[in-house]
Amino acid sequence: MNYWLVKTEPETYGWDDLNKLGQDMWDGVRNYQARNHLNEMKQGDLVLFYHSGKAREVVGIAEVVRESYPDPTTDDNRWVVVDIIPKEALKKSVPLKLIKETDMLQNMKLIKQSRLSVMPVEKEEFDKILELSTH
DNA sequence: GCCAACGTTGGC
DNA sequence: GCCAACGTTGGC
Repeated sequence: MNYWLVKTEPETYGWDDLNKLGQDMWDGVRNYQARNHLNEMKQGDLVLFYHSGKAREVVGIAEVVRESYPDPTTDDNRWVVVDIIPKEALKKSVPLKLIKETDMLQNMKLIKQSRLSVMPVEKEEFDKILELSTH
C-alpha cells in the first residue's frame, strides 16, 4: 500500500465538502507530475488531505476507492481522476508549521516542492503525521 | 500584498 | 532546441 498527500483550497473544495458527498472524484489536476502520481494510486491507498491557502494544515485521511480514469470534466485525454472517500478526520489537524519543525518530515515534498498538488508520502512520514495529530 | 518557485508559451 | 516573458500557486 502506498501513501499520498493531496492539496486543496478549502474555500473552493475542502474536507467538509468531501464528507458531505461521501465519495468524490479528485478532478482538476492539470500538472503532469501530479497526474503521474494519480496514475500510480491503487485502490486502498491512503491520502493525507491538506488545506492550502489560509489554513495550511493536514485535516484528514481519505482512501482511494477507484483507480485513475479519464477526467470527465475535460475532453483533453491527458488528464485523469481518482475516486476517494473520507476515511478519518484527524483528531487535531497538523499544521505546516509543525511539519516544518519536525526533523523526520524535512524531506517531504510538501516542504521541498510547495507547488505540487499531488505527491507521494513515505510510510514513516505518514505515521509521524498521524502521531502528531493525536497530541 | 509580495515574492519565490516553477510550469507554459511563443519567438527566434 | 533555447530562453525570455508571462501566468499560477502558495507560503509568508
